[in-house]
Parts: sequence; C-alpha cells; structure tokens
Amino acid sequence: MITFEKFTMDDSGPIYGQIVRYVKRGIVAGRIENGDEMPSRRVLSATLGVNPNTIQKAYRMLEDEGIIQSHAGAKSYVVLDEAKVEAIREELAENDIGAMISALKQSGLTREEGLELIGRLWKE
Amino acid sequence: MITFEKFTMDDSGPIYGQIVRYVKRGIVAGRIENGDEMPSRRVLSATLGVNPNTIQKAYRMLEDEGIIQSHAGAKSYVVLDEAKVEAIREELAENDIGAMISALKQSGLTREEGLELIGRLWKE
Amino acid sequence: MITFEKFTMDDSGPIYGQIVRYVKRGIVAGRIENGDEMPSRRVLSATLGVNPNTIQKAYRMLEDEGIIQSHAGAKSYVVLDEAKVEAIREELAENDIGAMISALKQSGLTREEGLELIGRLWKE
Amino acid sequence: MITFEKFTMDDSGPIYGQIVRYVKRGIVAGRIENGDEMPSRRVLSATLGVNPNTIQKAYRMLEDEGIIQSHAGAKSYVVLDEAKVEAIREELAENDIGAMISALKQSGLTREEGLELIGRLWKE
DNA sequence: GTGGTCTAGACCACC
DNA sequence: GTGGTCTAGACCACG
Repeated sequence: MITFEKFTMDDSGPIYGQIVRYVKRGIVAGRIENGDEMPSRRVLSATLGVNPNTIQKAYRMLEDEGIIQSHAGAKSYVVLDEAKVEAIREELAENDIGAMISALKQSGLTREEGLELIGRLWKE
Repeated sequence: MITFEKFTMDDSGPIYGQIVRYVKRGIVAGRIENGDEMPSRRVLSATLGVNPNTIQKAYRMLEDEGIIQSHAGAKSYVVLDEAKVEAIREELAENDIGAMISALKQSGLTREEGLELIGRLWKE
Repeated sequence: MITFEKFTMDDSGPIYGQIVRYVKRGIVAGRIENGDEMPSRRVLSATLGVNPNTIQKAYRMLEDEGIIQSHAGAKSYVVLDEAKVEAIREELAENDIGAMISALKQSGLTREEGLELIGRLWKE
Repeated sequence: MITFEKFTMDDSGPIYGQIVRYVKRGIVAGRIENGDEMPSRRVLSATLGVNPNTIQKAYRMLEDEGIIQSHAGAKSYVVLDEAKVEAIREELAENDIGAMISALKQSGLTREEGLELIGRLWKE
C-alpha cells in the first residue's frame, strides 16, 4: 500500500495535479512499484482531508495515463513496466528542469553561471 | 523603449504573470534598465494580441512592486536601483530554482545526481 | 454441458452482463439448446476467475428471464422453446443492431452509406 | 455556435460521454466544423438541464483529445483539421460497427445473414 | 467496501 | 461573463 501520510500539499496548483505528481515522483524515486495497491478513494480522501471527488479526478488522470488500473468494486493497482517508468522520469525532468533552464536563460545566465547558482542554492 | 516583440508567450500560467516575469527577467539580464520607457498599455495590447485588461493588470503588479511608475496620462517608466535589481534577482532564483530543487528531491535524486542531470539537459 | 472456456471477456460493461449476453448469443447461434446443463456457480467462478457473487447475479438474471431453471442444491438447466429462442433473437438484434443504426444516423450516414461501410468493415 | 437544442439524451451511459459522442458525431456529419464556437458551460448546462460539472467533464475530455481549445476567461472553440476528422470518423466506426459485428458473429450469423438482417432493420 | 456518476453550489482566476 | 477547482453529499453499479 502506498503511503500518502507524509505527503504535504504545500505544492502549487490544483490538488489533483499535486497528487498525480506525487505518485509520479514516487515511481521515479522507487517508492512506488508495479503491482502496488492504491488506497481507496475514500481512505485517501480522509487521509489528506480532501474531497473524494478531487481524489477521483487524480486517480482518473493516473488511469488515463496508464499508470494505475481501476475496476468497479475492486481495488486499484499500479501497473508499470520499465518503459513507462523511464517515460515518466523523462517527463518529470523535462517539466521541472526544462522550465527552470529556459527561465534562467531568459534571465541572461550562461550555462556555467546557472549551474554554479543552482549548486549554491541546493543545500542537501 | 523596451521591446516586447520577440516575447513569445509559450510560458504557462496567467498571461499577466508571464508579462511580469518577462520584465523581471529582462531586468536581471540587463536588457531593461533604470529609466527605460514602457510601451503604452494600448500599444502593448496590440503587439501581444492580448486583452487590455490583462496588460493593465500586469502594469499594476509591476507598479505595486515599485518596478515601474505610472502617472495618469503620461508614459510609464522603469525605476530601479541596485538593491531592487538584486532583490529581483534573488526572488527569481528562489522561485525558478527552488521549485525545481524540491521537485527533484521528491523524485529521489541526490544533490550530485540532480546537478549532473541538469548539466546534461542544459545544452547551451 | 455448456462450455465457457473459450469465453474471453474482452467485452465492455459489467461482467455479469457479459455472461448473460454470452449465453443468449449461444442460444441464438444454436450452441446452447434446451435441456443443456449449466456449470455450477462455483465451477464457473473458478473457470472465469470471477467473483462468485458476479456469477450468481448472472444466473439470477437468466433465471428471471426464464432461460434457466435452478433448484436449491441441484444443477441448473437451460429451458427453451422455439418462441423463447425467437424472442431472444429479436432482443439481441434490437440491442446490437438498433444501437448501431441510431449511432450511424447521428453521424450523418444514409442507409446506403451505412450498409456500404458495414460491408466493408465486416471481413468474414 | 453549435446547437445542442435537438440533442435528446436517450443514449446510454454517462451523460458526459453522450455529449462527447454527440460532438464527435456532429463533426463526422459536418454539422460541427473547425473554428466553431462552443456554448459556454453555464449555457449548455441550462440548455440540457444538466449540472455544470458534468458539462465541464465532457468539455475536458474533448480538450484532452484536442478537439476543442479552452482558455480561462475566453470562449471555447473547435479546433480541427482533416486528419483529426478522419481519425474521429474511424474511431466512431470502429466503436459502433465493430462492437455490433462481433456481437452478430457471436450470435452465429454469417456475413451475408448479418448484412441482410441489418438492411431489413434499417428503415430509413 | 470500492469505483463511478451526478447534483448543488461556492469560489477563484482570467479576460 | 467564462473557464477551472473544490466541497458536500447522494446514488448507483460492481464484486
């Protein structure tokens, strides 16, 4: 069972998007694996203090992307293979890092200056 | 006069926010300096093909942050000193880089892995 | 004994409905005849890998329609006469074909275009 | 502006799915074209007597499939090219006709019997 | 109990 | 006014 307990929603944007991202990052990080059981909508709703409909929306997005499988009356499970994990990894990197790089470029930083600045701000 | 012509709004989020960010990044990059003249709201609206209300909102935000000064019926000018530029630089770095770092951390990357990945994706 | 082994549930909708339809189509096709013995609920549950409750629901529906007869502790048998078979045949045609016809009509196809398209897609 | 007035929801399945199908069929039939303006969520909600959230869900699906484009504060428009229209046409045919063909096959009908039966049931 | 749909209505961001 | 998110809660289908 995937744990959402430590999941603090300090992120920005819609809640359902945060949940989707949390799951994707968990997959890339290896915390979430193929065959893992998702918490039921009701349970996660209570855990996060979020409306069941919002959870449902997140689960629906994950299902549309083929990351989980849901069947009425049955629990939902994570369905992954290596290719999918790799695709998610690249998608996240593209989103997170790509946006930042173009931002820094627009700010006039060179590659070296940018990397130096990031290194300085990233305190383990 | 600041040029917005090359400004492509492929960015995400509200248009007014994109305009504000574009100006701030221009300041940090040195493209925009103290005393520069802002295009009139009407002109910029036409240039970018954006609703005048949206332009107005962006100018209002820049004004609230003390980055430009507008007087009824007169042109708007950029008002900067070194301290302000530095504050903007730090704010942008915090926003752009900070968000990415926490994202990469959640993906399970260590500082070294993260920096290596960024370096690989940042093709000058 | 009716064979469900080759029954692949790639169909859409509820599983119990798929089972009911499978039986009805088998009757129309002549694969299932009056007096045939139904597999026990337990056996069919194992064969199809489906929850016993779901099988029970399907049997109940078939029983309600007078297609099978069950007696506590005894086997279930198919009970048919010509009129029933004909009624089922018409019901299936109505459901399967009627839905498609109204769909094609809504897509703007004329009778001739529709028939031509179906003929082209139906590769024996 | 696309008209939904004659749209009677006698269809089966979720309402949002019926709306999506109605739009797709309208596109294939030529009633809906590139650049057409979609009714606002609120308006369509009132027209069909359906909750705005349900409309939103349908619009979201259409947007996810690249059939319409929505921007906050602006109206939603249909965005189509020939390739998309053809893809939709094939998708509908596959769904509507394919399901029926496999049903008739399971009922033991040959291609000729099936076509004959359909022709008989399709009264212009 | 679990997934899925729908209603009713509020609230916010955007243009 | 328009799109988008969220809550609260009901209801149904499914297993």
